[in-house]
Amino acid sequence: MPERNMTTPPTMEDVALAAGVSHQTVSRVLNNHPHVSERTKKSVIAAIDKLGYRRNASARSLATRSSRIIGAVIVELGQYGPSNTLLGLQQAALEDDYIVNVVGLTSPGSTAVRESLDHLLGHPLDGIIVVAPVDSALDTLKDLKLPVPLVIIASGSTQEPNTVSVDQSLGARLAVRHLIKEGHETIAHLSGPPDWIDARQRRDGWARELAALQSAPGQLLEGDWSSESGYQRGLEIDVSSTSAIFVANDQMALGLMRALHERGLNVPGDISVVGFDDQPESSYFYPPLTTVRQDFHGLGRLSLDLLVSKIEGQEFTGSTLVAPALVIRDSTGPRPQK
Amino acid sequence: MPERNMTTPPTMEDVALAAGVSHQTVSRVLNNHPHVSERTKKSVIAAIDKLGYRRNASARSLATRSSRIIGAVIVELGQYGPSNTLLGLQQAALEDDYIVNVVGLTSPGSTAVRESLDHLLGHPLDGIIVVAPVDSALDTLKDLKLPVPLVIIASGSTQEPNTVSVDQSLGARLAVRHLIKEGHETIAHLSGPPDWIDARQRRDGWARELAALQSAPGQLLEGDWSSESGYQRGLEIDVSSTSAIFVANDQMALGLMRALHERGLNVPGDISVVGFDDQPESSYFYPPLTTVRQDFHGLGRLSLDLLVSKIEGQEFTGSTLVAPALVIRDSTGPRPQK
DNA sequence: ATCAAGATTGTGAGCGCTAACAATGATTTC
DNA sequence: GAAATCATTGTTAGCGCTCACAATCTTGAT
Repeated sequence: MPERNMTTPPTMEDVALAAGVSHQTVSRVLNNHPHVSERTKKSVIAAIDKLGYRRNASARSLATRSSRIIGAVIVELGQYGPSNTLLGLQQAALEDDYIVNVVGLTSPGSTAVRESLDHLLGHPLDGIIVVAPVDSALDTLKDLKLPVPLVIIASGSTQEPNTVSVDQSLGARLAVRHLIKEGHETIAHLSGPPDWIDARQRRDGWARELAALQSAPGQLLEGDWSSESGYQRGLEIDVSSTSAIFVANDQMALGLMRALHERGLNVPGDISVVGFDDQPESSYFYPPLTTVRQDFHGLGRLSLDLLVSKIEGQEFTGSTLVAPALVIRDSTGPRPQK
Repeated sequence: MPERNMTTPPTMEDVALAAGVSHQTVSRVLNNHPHVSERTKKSVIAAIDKLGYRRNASARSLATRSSRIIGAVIVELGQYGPSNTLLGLQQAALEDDYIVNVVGLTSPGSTAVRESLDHLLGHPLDGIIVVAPVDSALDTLKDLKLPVPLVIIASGSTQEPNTVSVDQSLGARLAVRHLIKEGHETIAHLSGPPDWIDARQRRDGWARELAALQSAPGQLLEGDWSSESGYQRGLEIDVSSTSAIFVANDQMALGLMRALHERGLNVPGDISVVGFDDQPESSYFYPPLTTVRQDFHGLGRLSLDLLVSKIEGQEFTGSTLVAPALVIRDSTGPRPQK
């Protein structure tokens, strides 16, 4: 006959009883405290195994005032970049023995961010990471008083405190520089929505690099990140004066290239295309896409490292700006001679 | 001068003091209990606002034995399908006032699953959802005694209890049926790794539908889900006897089509291709890909609904099998006349 | 043998909340 | 006007853990 009521999981007291020690000794074993004799440690562990005991995390968290849970608000969680940022963040968290509570947002607006923070804060958390890709979200966060440390993943090159980001502007400049080197003179840009910080950063990088290289700015088109919008712009774009296009992400580049094909244009024979992101599929586009690789995984890790250092009250040394890299494939080539 | 030590957040007692009531009355207000007068309710709320009070989730969870947190183990979190499953799951969770604790796995093996469950169980959880795409993971879960309800997302058409899935076999049959209808006679299949349950289900669906339609089975090739492997198989495949290929996912189909292009073959002029998944990019592939759409989002929601009904001890009525749908685009066409 | 120092264990309180019960006051009913 | 009823509030006891402290038991040096 069972010694205890089995409707509820065993407690530390049950283990103590089974091992013939006090609950505190069980706690010491579990927390690897010094000054516990081998003999009692063994018997405690045996009792734990026998009862299938696990510490009650809520009780622990109440007593220690720490849950080892961090919250993450991820915009566009279903997309390649965000999901891989989350993955990197989560893996780094596991290494530090934290676990990640995630809220995905489909709209990046201010209210949505505020609401998800509210949801998150209804649960035990040691810190929060928020992806703030648009201005309104970023502004919301700036004047928000949170009871736990916060790290922002903002896609800018600004060195704000508590913020990590990929250097979008640098990525754009790398892309433009490459095209110039290939002899292109008029380089168009298909940008993302201008309220997205990274869209602006890429556009500005494009414009600035052109200016720096004494090259006249090309056409500026605007999409909404989707392949569909890339396709539409691809149907519209005036190719008479343009020999290269820098596109703000790979998905739009895909749509754009399909439109160009349909117009009977050859990439890169007639027109060169550079993307941004480097999704795994991009190297199998037709043609394989020259693009700017963002290390989303690394960005996620970085955000977590920064957050953990804040939680644990340490100084964070290290850059909070991740450098992207140009990946040259077959969608770019020398400027065609007309 | 402050009335209380500000190093620690205000407690229910602090609010009670400020509102001139007992802590229990504060609790009543917070939990919407009946029999609280409007007057005191107002003053309590005022005190809450003034102090910026939030309930301590750990204490609450300890007292109620419920955290309203559910754990999710997601394999290949960085991919389109899994990340959208997570998104659906998470959104449904929010509606039921749960929050999702996620662990992403890059390898789907048995040990990895066991380890992540262990991590998860070190935290307060009301239930767990696990993606078990390979046999070893599924087997591990079957004989595992967990302290909380479990729902498995397994990619089979098996009607196991506590399991939700997309009907992979049906999807494959839809694809094959379409190709047959277009007049194709020898239909090859590029499958995923055979230890993945959905890879096998798709392969079996392909074989069975061919058999059902009295058609001879075509070549069977094997990839690893990656575009690269699709590309390689595309370079190798014998096209003399094959006019259509059913590919087990869109990424491989992308690689395959690029290889076919490089071999000077036209899709669908010379050869038809059907994919599986329907990623957003697929309709902008060159050519737009005919494929089988899986409702990952819906799958995630379903898994959560099932889990919540188990947590709350209700009967779950409703199917646990999600039907996929064929999306016809331009990569398939009538069998070419030789 | 004796005592201090260290190792090992136990005791009590408290983390902040909810649940059960008790107590009070207001209102109704005969 | 007394008893019964109901609405409203307070009191007490946990939930299962960790922390600070106290108690005991070893040692080895004197």
